[in-house]
Amino acid sequence: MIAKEKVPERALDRMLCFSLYAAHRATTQAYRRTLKPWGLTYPQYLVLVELWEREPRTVTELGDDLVLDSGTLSPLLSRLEALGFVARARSSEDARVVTIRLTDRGAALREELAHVPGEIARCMGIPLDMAQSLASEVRAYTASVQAGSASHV
Amino acid sequence: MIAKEKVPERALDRMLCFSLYAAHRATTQAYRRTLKPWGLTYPQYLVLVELWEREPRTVTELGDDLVLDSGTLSPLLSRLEALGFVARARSSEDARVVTIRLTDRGAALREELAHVPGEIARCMGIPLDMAQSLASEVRAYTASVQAGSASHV
DNA sequence: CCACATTAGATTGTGCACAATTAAATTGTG
DNA sequence: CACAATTTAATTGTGCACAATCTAATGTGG
Repeated sequence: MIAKEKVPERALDRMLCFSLYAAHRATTQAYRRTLKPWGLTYPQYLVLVELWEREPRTVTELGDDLVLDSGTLSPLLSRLEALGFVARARSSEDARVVTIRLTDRGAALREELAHVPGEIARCMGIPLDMAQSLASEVRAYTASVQAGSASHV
Repeated sequence: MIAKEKVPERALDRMLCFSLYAAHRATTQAYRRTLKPWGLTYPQYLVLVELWEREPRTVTELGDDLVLDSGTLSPLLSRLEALGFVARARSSEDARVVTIRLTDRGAALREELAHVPGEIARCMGIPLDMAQSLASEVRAYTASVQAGSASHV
């Protein structure tokens, strides 16, 4: 499955950035097919994962966790609202803040979509511990890039 | 820089998909800032990398290499054309085929952008061999996902 | 209390991704 | 040769990403 390789011949294959780019898109493909019956996209699914974990959340909190700004989240949340999975409400303490909650339908999705992680894992075709260690390496890389990008602005 | 981690607390951090998603976007950020003076985006830069490697290329060839379809490439190439970096021409042998060539300006960019890989590597803040081995692992993962996705359609 | 800066979210505009459709050219087959 | 199937790009439509801008609400110093 995961095997050692020699030095790649193609320029793109020598670029870590392209490996990540291609890996992300291949993964999104797997989610696309799995989530299609619910009319959900991969980023929408991630928002639901966040809300299943803890609720309610503000737009800013979701943005911090997913590293997305309101320009992405606002329309995404309004689509989730149109699908009937979340509800938006202005906070009563601070009218600037918008609170996101799951609807009953959205909460029920947690059980309905419980098979998704397993389905995706099967698509990946690699053992769980290997996926976790790769995730850990990639996460460390991301932290390094974010620090490196920030340092020489 | 790249360190061992314990089991993550956040749901998202336990998901390889999100690690890849975040890594890709962090990397794109680094390219965005580096390429900004030339008005280039990251996918546009990848197309130029391909053309610097071998020229001319057809739209289909570029699509095969970058795993992008004409819906993405057609407008992207027309923007590169508008920037004066590539030229499009219908093939004389087969009028369905569109041939992409670098303009003189586009070819000159190869030298002008020669610093980019180093700049990005500096942003990443990890040694070259580590980047290469991570790229290799990620590439193997992608191949596995693509196979896994294809198998149970 | 009143400018003034700050914050939260929405909006606008550009550029990918990608599914689905279309149009034109080519190929294969009878 | 005729004509259906295939191939190549382009186009259309939806949904992210993200920079930049805007509006409304809050906070703060004077």
